[in-house]
Amino acid sequence: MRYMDTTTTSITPLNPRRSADRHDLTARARIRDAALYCFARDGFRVPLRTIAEEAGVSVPLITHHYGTKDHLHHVCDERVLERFLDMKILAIHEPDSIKDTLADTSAASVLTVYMVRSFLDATSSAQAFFSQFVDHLRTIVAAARGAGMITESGDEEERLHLLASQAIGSLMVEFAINPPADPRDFVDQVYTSRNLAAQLEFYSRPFFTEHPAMKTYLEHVRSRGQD
Amino acid sequence: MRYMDTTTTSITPLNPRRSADRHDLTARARIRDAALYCFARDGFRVPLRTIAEEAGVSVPLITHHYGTKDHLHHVCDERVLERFLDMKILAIHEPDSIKDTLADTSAASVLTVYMVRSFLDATSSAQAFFSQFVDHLRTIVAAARGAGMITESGDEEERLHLLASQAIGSLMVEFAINPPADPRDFVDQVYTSRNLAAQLEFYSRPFFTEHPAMKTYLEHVRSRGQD
DNA sequence: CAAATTACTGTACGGGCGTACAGTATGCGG
DNA sequence: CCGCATACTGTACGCCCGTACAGTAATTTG
Repeated sequence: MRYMDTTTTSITPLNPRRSADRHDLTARARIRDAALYCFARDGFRVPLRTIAEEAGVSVPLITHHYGTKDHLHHVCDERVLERFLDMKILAIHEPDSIKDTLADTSAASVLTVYMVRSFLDATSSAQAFFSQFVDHLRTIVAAARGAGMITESGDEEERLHLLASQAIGSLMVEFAINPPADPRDFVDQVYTSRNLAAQLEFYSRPFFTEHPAMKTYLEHVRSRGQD
Repeated sequence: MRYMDTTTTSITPLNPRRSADRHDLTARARIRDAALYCFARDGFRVPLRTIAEEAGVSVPLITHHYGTKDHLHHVCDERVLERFLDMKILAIHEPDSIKDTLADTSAASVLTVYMVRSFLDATSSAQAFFSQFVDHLRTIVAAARGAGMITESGDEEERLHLLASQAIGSLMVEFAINPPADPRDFVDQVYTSRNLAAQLEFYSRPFFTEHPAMKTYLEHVRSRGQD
């Protein structure tokens, strides 16, 4: 690694267009932000040329600062992971906090879309993100359970795994079915009041009844699952 | 379109290796099967050269029969959609039928992985597949509801949408986190007895309690969702 | 058997894109 | 002012991969 590595972790808006003057950032930071934005908007196959254009620099300058495209990708991954720890967008099972704690959802949207894309491409950061998500969920659920707001499970860890898969997965499906033109709009697009209502109902009311036919069916499946 | 289009819809195994003698199929059919398998195994960016090798033919023969790679992709999409209608792997909420109606899960696995990849790439077939899935789910749920096995919902259509997103989405997450080396193993990998148990519990028992704190929380969210 | 259609292969072209290389401007410490 | 690191740009090379073209064998048709 011969390229420059002056780690300036400045806190800057995620969307280049939002900063009043794009030139009040170092080119290095501008490149990172542009890359993050382009990765979210176009996917990781976006050409370096596009990123360069978005950042207002030449392509070789990118490689000068970040060496290879892979490394730039990696840098963006770390930034997104770190940002996700800050803002609590991931509290999907506290749907209120989503639209509440964030006055502006656009930054959260870009992060969300970026992570969805990481899952879509099955990059290594997807695994890091998933375990982070599960960890986050675990503490939330533990707290809520302590307050008696959440039922018990026969396999708490597996339930967490399932919840996380469903939450992230439904985002991925929505993204695939209805890809947002601008990544900044994604959160607003997916968490409609109708969807939130359905989620609430789904989590607070069982889907299966306790009808006798259902009971025998369930027991049948349960016995088959034992092997 | 100048290429050959003799639509021979022969029913053949999805995995080339499984057929006793690969040469008892026409080259055209072998190419299609190889493409479907390679798309599932490596994704849609797999080079035509790899498909050609898998099918035991030259690259130009592929273009001779199917014209462009896009068209070959499209042909595979249609085949998978059609196959999915036959086998009932999609009855995820009848988990028993998954391992039961299919003596051999490998064919279903390839189809499943293929469709997951369609979602990952956000191709047009993903939308077709999703609506097909929802349709399928709708009839199942309607029947089960008629038998009194399933609860009612305030917004049945949205609940179906949510169920479908969660079911397919969790598959996508599992695929991203733990990509199978061989697409034929995916179904067995994801539907472990532990996972099935968690799903059953999840659908038959509410996640949220009726604790007073929870109630006020829910009402609070519900009122916010009205706008 | 002749002729034409179909089945197939080898080679090569061209576009897209990451990256290496050479070179120029700019700022900074002696 | 000089030397040198740093910030940057233009150009070009090379790889991958889809596809077009030309040509050959096999198979069918009259």
